[in-house]
Amino acid sequence: MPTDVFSALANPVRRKLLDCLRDGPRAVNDLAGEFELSRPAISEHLQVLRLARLVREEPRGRQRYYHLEPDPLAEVRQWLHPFEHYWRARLHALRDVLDEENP
Amino acid sequence: MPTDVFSALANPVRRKLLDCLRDGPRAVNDLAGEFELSRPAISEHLQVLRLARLVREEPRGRQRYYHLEPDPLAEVRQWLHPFEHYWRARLHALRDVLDEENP
DNA sequence: CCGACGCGTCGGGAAATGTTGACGCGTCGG
DNA sequence: CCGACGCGTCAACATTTCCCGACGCGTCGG
Repeated sequence: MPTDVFSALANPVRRKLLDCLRDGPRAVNDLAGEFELSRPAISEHLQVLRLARLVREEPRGRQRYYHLEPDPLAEVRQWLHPFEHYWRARLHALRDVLDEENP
Repeated sequence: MPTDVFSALANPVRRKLLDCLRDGPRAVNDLAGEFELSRPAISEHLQVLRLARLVREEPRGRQRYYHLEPDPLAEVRQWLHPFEHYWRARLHALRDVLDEENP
């Protein structure tokens, strides 16, 4: 069972789950309606997201509402940051070329 | 064999490989020296990165130098972007609390 | 109090992933 | 020309991931 953020994001179902939760907390059956998957499958994907601390669960009667908890995404952002310098340099190079061609 | 960027980044070895390539192109044996893994293992990790278009290979005599190709990381950045709004809101809330406590 | 509902978890099976040793191919040095 | 080197790829195996049906537990409605 993966517990780190990068592995949690490796699965498209889990990414879509996080997308769904951007608009506010939702219950499991509700979320499962968005996929062609069984409810246990969704439950286990949510458990992976919970272990990665990307979601939090709030029991409400017999339902459990899952909330987005985006803080751990900062780790991805931090890892990504040193690479931004590179494609920024590329964009500058591209701009210079364009400036040359269309002064 | 995973071919998308998110799956490519799910493995810590592959992330470290990309980190190593930030300082310039390097050959396979050179890269393998950074890990406690056999050279074939590194070769196949590099193949995953190649399929995700995160690296490019340049044959140089009997060695192959791998270059960083950070463009596909933009997809991760784009996916991440809508979530930044959330932790920005959190930071603002935190700032407001701090302002209240230390006016 | 009892059946229906919402959900987590477990057992198991299929598929993907990670790793290694062995092999083959092209390249360099003597 | 020939052995050593650097590398990719393959077969094989262990491990992990993914998915489902079945079960059990707590909660709600009548």
